[in-house]
Amino acid sequence: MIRRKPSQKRAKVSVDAIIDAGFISLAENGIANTTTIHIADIAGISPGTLYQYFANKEAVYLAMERHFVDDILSLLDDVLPEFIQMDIRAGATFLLHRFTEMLLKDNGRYLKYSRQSLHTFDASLSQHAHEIEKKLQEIIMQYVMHHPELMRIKSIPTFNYLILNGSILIIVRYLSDFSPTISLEQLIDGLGNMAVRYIAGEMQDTV
Amino acid sequence: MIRRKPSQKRAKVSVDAIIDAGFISLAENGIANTTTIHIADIAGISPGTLYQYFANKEAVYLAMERHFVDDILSLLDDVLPEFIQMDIRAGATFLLHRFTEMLLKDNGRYLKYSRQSLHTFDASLSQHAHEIEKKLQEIIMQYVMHHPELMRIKSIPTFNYLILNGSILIIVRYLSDFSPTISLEQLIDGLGNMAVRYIAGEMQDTV
Amino acid sequence: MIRRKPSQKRAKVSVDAIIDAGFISLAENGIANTTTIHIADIAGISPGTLYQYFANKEAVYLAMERHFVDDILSLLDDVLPEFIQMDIRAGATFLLHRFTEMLLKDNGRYLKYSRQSLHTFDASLSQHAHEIEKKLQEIIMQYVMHHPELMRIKSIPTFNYLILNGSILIIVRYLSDFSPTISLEQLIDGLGNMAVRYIAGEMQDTV
Amino acid sequence: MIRRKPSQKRAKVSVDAIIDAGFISLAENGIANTTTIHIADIAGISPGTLYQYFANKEAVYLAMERHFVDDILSLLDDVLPEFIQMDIRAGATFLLHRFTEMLLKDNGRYLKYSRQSLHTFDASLSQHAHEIEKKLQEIIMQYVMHHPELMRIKSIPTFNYLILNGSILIIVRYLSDFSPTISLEQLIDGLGNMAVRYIAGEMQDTV
DNA sequence: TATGAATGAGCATTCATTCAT
DNA sequence: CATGAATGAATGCTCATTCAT
Repeated sequence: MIRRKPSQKRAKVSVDAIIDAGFISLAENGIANTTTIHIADIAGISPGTLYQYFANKEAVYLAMERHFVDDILSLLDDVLPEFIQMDIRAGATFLLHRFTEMLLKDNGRYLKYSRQSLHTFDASLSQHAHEIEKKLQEIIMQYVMHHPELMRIKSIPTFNYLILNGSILIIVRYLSDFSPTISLEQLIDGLGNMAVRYIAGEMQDTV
Repeated sequence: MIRRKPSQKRAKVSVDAIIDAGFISLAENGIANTTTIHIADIAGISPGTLYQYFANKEAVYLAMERHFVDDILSLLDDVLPEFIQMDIRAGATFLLHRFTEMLLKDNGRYLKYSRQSLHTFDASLSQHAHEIEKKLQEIIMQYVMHHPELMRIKSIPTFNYLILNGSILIIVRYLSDFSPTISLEQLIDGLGNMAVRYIAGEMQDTV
Repeated sequence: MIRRKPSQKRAKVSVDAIIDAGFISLAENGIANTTTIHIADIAGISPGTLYQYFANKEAVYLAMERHFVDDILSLLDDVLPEFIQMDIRAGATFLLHRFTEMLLKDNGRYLKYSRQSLHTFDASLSQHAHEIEKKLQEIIMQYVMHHPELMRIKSIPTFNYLILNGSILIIVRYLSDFSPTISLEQLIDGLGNMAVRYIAGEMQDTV
Repeated sequence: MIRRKPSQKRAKVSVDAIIDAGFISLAENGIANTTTIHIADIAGISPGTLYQYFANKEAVYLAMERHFVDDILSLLDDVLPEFIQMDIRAGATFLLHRFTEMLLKDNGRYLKYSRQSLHTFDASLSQHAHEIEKKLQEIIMQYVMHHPELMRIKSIPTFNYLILNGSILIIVRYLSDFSPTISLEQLIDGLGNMAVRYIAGEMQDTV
């Protein structure tokens, strides 16, 4: 995908600058008005140079996705040790806050990126999403190992699917909402509640 | 939006054929490759004819959104009387099944449409989304009036936001998933559970 | 050019309505926005009907030119008897006023038509202009025969070319001027003066 | 108007080539058949390139008008010193010849351009025309200052309007005439006569 | 390596013209 | 005869991509 291996510092700088420019353009102009010339402009290079680092526009989008995914994976690795020590409500709140922060940083670059649903343009883009899912499952597994009572939950995969996907989707939806009817704290509280209640419920049945 | 009032049968047919073709093209080619020529082709008309019924491409998208929204609103109206009589778990399961059916009909036309998140391209498109939200709130309100014990829920708005948005988003996400880790029944069951548990929890606190 | 001979009253009505509509559309929308559909609309017929009377758009323009030219020729025939009796200044003033009137009638239909320079679209259109020239020469000849002293003018053709074309062009130019620096009366006076002086000068030399 | 500043030699060449091509296409095909693709073809570039230098077709026309106006203004500046020294007839003849030459150069490019009356399509185009009018008035004023006896002319504005507009319009008309009834020399002579006679007349009255 | 001018296929849209009704 | 829906070639314009410098 990346045409030229960043063998030199300058090249590395350019590749990053282009990816950065991609996010900026997407946030400022939307996907429909994001052109390679625009990206190159923001990156401070010429369109010709862009094509020395990326085979085509698609490749830039893929690199952006890669960047986004890597950033999420790093976040999850970072929070893991702390998260594992927390109880469910505190952990959920903690995770959701960190995730929200990440979506809002750099003028909401990632939030806007998420809303553009880039994967609708190329199915291959969404393959990366599975990596995040895997990592989340890992984290849950580690969490469960630190909180063995959770092993009594009937269906951990279902829990994962519901709570994790649900939380992520709702947060993105919420932050994109022009006039949300509840506050962010209410939302995060609610999601925490939901996790706690769900787990409690699922375990009662298995006592 | 619609340029020529369908004064003749043929015209009405064309308008519908164009909207249909729009959904088909979106599903098959994605939004990036959906051109007016393509839509006209699928509709079996010439590009010129398309413009006799719609002022521009945007107007076709708006008509599609309108169609989609109207279909959802009809579904909700249809479902309301039956739904109101059910208990929470049954009601949730019932609604989710009906919603899933709608997303999958016509080769998943609406599912693919939902994933394209057309509203990210033009905010005006998402105005219609509010209509659905309103209708859902109405339904919840009617449900609560038939099940007065639910009035003890602490925060109905939060419940709405979490459960309704969450369920819709998760279902769309699930149906778009190439290799989901759980079955649809598990998912719907889980969502039902979640609603039940959440409500139970929120009410315990207020006893 | 005209496809169907107006064998019936209704047909005649339609042909005239179309020509009329052509002038109206040209005046209101300019040539760039004058479409056959527009003309048909104004004429109160369908585009299909327009093509029963005219082979194509071009033919409508030709008929309009014909109409315009005929109207000018009629005007000239009308004014001839009166004009011939007048002295030069009075005659010039008289003619220019009648010509101005004609350009301004029907909301300046002919003025706007003249400004559109239709002949730039098709050279054949300007052939008609020669008919007017011829008629003008005839009138001048008749005038000269009633005012034999004018035979002493050195070059009647040059006089014709200068005074007649000049007056026509200047009047059209003047009436199209958004902010003319002189009044119409000053202009017509000036043109009268010019004719008188020119003739006086040309005759002095030949005494 | 011009999108890309000609930062390189090649660019400057292209801008000029496009303007040139515009005149050529207008002369050869008329305004109705002058398309951006056609202009680009004549200029030896692709349509895409045309749009790197001009924002749209309109901008090309504006640049052409600018070019035309600048050329006329240069001509007038060039001619001024010599013109001022001449008597009226010689000056008129001199100016008319120079103007005729300009209209006929480059295969009558400007003549054909003038006939197309581009300004009828967009009033903004004719703003430039006022520049020429102003310059002409300046010249007349300078001329009058060198020939103080002309101050006795009753109405210099009327004179300007008649003689200047008239001469320009008649010359353009004449040169566009397929079968003129007099020769160019006769015409220019006549216009000279007319100016001389008119002035003489206007001054007699004010002695 | 970087540049940026040039490319040209492709898109949204228009409109003169036709023809089934 | 009249209709007006349908046509489709043509237009102005964009933008991902290339390549001479």
